[in-house]
Amino acid sequence: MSDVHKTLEERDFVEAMTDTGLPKYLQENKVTLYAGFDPTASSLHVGNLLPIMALSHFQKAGHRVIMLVGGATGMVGDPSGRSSERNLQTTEGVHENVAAVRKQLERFLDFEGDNPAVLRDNNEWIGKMTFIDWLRDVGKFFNVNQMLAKESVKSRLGTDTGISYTEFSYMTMQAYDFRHLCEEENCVLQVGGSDQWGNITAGIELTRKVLSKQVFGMTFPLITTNSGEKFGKSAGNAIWLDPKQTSPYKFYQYWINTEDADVARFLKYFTFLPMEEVNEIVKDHEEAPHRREGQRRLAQEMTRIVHGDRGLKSAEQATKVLFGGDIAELSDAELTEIFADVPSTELRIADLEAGINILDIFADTKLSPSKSEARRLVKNGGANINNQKQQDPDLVVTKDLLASESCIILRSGKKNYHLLKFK
RNA sequence: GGUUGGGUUCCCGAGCGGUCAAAGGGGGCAGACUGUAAAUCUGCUGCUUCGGCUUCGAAGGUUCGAAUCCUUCCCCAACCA
Repeated sequence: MSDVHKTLEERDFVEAMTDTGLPKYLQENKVTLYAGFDPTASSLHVGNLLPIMALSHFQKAGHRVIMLVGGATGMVGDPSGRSSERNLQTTEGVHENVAAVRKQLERFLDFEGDNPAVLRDNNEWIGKMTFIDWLRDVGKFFNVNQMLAKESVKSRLGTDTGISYTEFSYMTMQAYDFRHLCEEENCVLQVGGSDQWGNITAGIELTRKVLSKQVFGMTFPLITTNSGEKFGKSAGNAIWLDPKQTSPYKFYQYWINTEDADVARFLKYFTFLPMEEVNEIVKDHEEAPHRREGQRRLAQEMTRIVHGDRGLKSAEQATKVLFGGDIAELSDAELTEIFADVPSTELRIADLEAGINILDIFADTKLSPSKSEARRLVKNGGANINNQKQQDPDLVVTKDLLASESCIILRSGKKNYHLLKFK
């Protein structure tokens, strides 16, 4: 049994523990632990990676890991870390999300071998309980005064929106999960983001009261970026783990754009590179930050972990072309492949033969919100066709500008591409 | 309920009868520089068939002409009861 606490500690995973005896306990016992993932969307996002990586470290250290999908809790909505009430998801929506999230989770841990991970759905046990069961078997152990004191509730009490009875009850469900897993799976540790502290401690108390067993909790820090940008968002859009929602290229780019000050931390969080190697990369990076070796390694490792070697390869190829500039010699097939996740529009070849004004093209493809904006863009030298700057607002685009058999590549600014296909 | 001050383009905020699509700042977009960074500098920042068109809380009115004046209404802030 290797010392997982030491591993997590040196990688800065540990924000808080419910008991100072936990590290020792982990060293001396093979424990079963769990982390929950609520199906709030059809895909996990990069923010979910921290607990996933932590679970992986636990598994590598020899502990037994349970991933819990919140098929039941997802129906209710966790108020933790939110300033306003969630909209309820539809039942079908939750079902779909559960299936999608399950599939994704399976990628990250080893479900075979002699220490397989376990994937459970709390709907298995909560779903079949009746309301009266719930009030009698679970509700009775909760003191409302204590519930009101939890941060997730307290922070909402003074607001206009308040908190619904539904979300207020969320913690009881999560607490029951812990109790249930303790009983059925001998699970003695729950881990999660720091916003889960209240829910985790609720579970520990419930387990103590009902099963008279001491169980533990550990939380991970809330990930922030050095500049205060919200982690896991790029221009307001979440970075999903589903390649259909965030392409490997975009995923790779997200990490490539990591700030210098965040490189070391993220390497520790999100890669399995041994600490010596991380330290070496960081040292090299600090000596020559302009080479951005740290970001490159981070992006490589992350993309490989989430999208596999094939995803990494396509991301790197696209990066090379999109930032290298030369697209003159590429074929239709190559262009389509490289610009796969770039927005594209299909137009009729007849329109191209007749000629289309450059402003119309930029406005129609939404690269510019209006023709006026398109005109400004062109005048400012921010409009490119096939990576060639075009500054004439009266330019008529014809077949002469085809980059390959049927494609024209538009670009506004440095990195906003749009692929035009003519049929 | 009363008094006063307000509601301006994405945000803050000037304008107080024509020269106003509306100062200035922020944000955003683009260009230069650079490391696909930060900082900095520069330009742009309602729409347009480039003739014009729509915008200054809402609706009416005065005027050749209104964001600017009048009336009513709706909101917001402060103070008073």
